[in-house]
Amino acid sequence: MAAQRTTIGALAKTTGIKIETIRYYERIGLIPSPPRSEGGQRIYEEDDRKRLSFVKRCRELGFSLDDVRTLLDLRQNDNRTCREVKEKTTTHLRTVRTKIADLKRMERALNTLAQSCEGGDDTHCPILEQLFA
Amino acid sequence: MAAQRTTIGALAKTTGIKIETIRYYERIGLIPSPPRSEGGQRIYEEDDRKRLSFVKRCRELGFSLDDVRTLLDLRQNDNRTCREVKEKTTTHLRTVRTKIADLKRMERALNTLAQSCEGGDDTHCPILEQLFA
DNA sequence: TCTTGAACCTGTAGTCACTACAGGGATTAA
DNA sequence: TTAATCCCTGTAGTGACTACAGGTTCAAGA
Ligand SMILES: [Zn+2]
Ligand SMILES: [Zn+2]
Ligand SMILES: [Zn+2]
Ligand SMILES: [Zn+2]
Repeated sequence: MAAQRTTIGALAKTTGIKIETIRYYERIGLIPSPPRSEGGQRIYEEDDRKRLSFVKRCRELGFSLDDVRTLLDLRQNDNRTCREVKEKTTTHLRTVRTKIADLKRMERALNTLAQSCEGGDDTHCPILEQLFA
Repeated sequence: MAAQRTTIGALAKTTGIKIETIRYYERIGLIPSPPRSEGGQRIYEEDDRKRLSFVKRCRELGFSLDDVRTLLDLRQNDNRTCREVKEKTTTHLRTVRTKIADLKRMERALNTLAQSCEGGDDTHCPILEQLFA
């Protein structure tokens, strides 16, 4: 009996990335096309799992797929500098902070609106009134 | 000389919503199709401007267009209750707070990563190392 | 009145990061 | 052998716009 082949389903299970998403990543060139079985099914290696996990971690940090592509390139490139990686990280950090600030502004406004309203059976609502001002 | 007609361009200017977006809102039925000039150009009324401003305020608070549609319906409906409006608002507030929490988690992780890296000319980077772990 | 140029029109396609089919083929365990 | 489960490709849908291309209308100046 031959050693178990790593199919796309197995890879999906161990990385937590859905099958469709893995195929999507392949289609856009984020991960390489793996070799196929005689029947045409994808067969993966340990390296693929590592690469995909890297992508997942980046995505969990909110990096765009374009960012991830760059980070993968930097990882591959032995001539890269620490500076480039750090720059990418801090740039993204700024983006995240901007988003937080935007959402906090929304939160404050929504909170004020919600508190202005009793929420009863009344047909007059100060929330709508303020939004329609 | 006749009174100035409110064209889509004028409406865009006073509401701060782009022409393409106004047409898009019309296409998806968020705002009504206005009457046209003989040549086929859209002519708006003050009510349209108010409705569009309402939409804009809702969008600035992060409501989805589907939420906005519901809010517009509630605004129109004289039988609505305060409760329905408040519920929509607090539900959305929860969504916003969840997003903030997610982004804060990212922010913390990114900050830790960034601080682990000196950012020099080195070709070894702890950021990549941790992401690739 | 004519002409110019800005503003407007429709329809389509692109963006991002997936997700969800439909309609088939491959693999594996009983 | 057969059934169940996996896998394949290709296409289209999501949300909320945005960007054209290729044409028409309008208003103001000469
Ligand atoms: Zn570094
Ligand atoms: Zn980024
Ligand atoms: Zn209310
Ligand atoms: Zn909402």
